[in-house]
Amino acid sequence: MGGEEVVVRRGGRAASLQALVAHCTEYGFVFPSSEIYGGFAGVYDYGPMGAPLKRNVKEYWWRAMVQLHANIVGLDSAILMHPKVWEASGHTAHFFDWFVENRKNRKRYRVDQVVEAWVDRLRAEGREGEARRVWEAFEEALRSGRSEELTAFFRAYRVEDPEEGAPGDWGAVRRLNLMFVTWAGATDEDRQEVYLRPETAQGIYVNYLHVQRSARLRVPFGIAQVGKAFRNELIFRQFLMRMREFEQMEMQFFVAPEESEEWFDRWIDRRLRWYLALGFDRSRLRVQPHKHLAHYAQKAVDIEYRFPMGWKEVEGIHLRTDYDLRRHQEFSRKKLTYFDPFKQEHYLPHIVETSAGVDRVFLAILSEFLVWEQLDEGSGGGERVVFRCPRWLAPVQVAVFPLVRRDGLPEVARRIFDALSLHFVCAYEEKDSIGRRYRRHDAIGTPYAVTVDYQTLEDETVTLRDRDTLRQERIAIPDLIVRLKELLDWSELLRRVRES
RNA sequence: GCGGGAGUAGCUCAGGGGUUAGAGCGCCUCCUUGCCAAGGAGGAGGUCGCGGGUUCGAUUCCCGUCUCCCGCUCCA
Repeated sequence: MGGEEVVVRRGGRAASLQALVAHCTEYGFVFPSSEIYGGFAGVYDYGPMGAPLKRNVKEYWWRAMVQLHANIVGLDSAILMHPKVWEASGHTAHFFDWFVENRKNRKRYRVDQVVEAWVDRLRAEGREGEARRVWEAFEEALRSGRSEELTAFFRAYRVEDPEEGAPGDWGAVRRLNLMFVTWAGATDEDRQEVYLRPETAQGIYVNYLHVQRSARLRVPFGIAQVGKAFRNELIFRQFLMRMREFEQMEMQFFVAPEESEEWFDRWIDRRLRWYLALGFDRSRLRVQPHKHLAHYAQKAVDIEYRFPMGWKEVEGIHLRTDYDLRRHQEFSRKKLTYFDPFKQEHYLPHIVETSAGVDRVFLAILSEFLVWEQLDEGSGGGERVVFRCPRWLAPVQVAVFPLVRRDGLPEVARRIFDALSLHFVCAYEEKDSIGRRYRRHDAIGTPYAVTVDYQTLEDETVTLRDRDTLRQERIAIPDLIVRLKELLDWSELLRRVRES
């Protein structure tokens, strides 16, 4: 990538986005979807290394949320839901954009932006009355929900193109729906439009009383869910950052209204700690308040990570108030209030939402921990690619190698593989030189390598190599499992998440 | 969506209107090899993104299309 600055991180050169994408394909982390047919924008497949890494990211999240909190429980709700859900949530009304094209310069704009720009300009010129009339007419057209009305407005009012400063030659106003639509019902008569969920949250809201009653929970409590969501975005850029099909890790925390702000702040801290516990550098994480609040939110922040292409959101934390429950209560005409046994009153809990993108976290982990490191002479010199993946999340945890491929070493190594693979995700390799095998596993992030050498035949010990330090310790075969369990145990990671 | 760049082997890329399209790395087989991408021999792998056009002949030129990258834009 021309002119990109070289970022040094963790004793090595950080990957550019391009290098990162290449590494992902080469080592089987991520492939573009349907590539033999020319690819399918905004969709990616996770390969032999990516699939386990992604699973481990979700596993870590689940443990940090559900396992670590007595008052947070899990849920796995369906992707398809009753269409009314999306009316109640506001998605049917808000989750689309109106676009208009100026045929003169072939530029496409979002209608609200064009009109806003023009009204601002009228105001700046002191034409307040005109500005107000335009805005009112626009709002009326918008309320109609019909593209014909909006098209007529653009033409009748000779709306100015913000870039040309002159009325545009406006084409028909078109609606771009950001939700995926499909049909339920096998015959034409039974057909009913249904949506692929654009967020997983609604599955939690509509189930919240079932969950609360069956798990006998009291406010404050949380419901956690990991699952796919779908959005028909306009453009896809930056690899895994914006996808048509993506996965979310969402936790909805139900609290008493007067405690909502306090919990909102508390969850920002906790969620930030989740990243820091993995070893993310604090300087590449930040909490950004939202400039524009969504229709449901009273307060909102993003946790952003500094990717090779700049600061990008990995997780959103929102104070959604009782908006969603109130709407569902209204649309379903079912009572959704919670009875608080301490206060002896019924109310709609307020909700603090933490919503992280699995794919974005995955990309952040690769960005943060994949480096090209210069080795000193003692380690053979030259450069190595090393994915300093947090060891609990590594796609392969232990690699087992015979030093050479003869003299009975492979047999011993294979026996060790058999024993270890009952406990850990292991790889066994005997081809190529030992150095090459180490490097191959450095590149996919395998934290530990066990090597069987000639001394093993004499005293039943092997070497245990650490990916990051390159150091080897001599260890008796019977002690291997205990030692590795100690090293790979999740409790250390989870303790870091919990500690304040 | 606009502007710019690019699609050639698994990866990174070179090439170029005219026989069998190349390199490095990787991959496979054999030999060699006592700890950090060693060496030798042999081998597999490409309808040059896809469709159409121009031409005696197109991977090369033209048009369209898809995908990727950069900038803008967009982003519940």
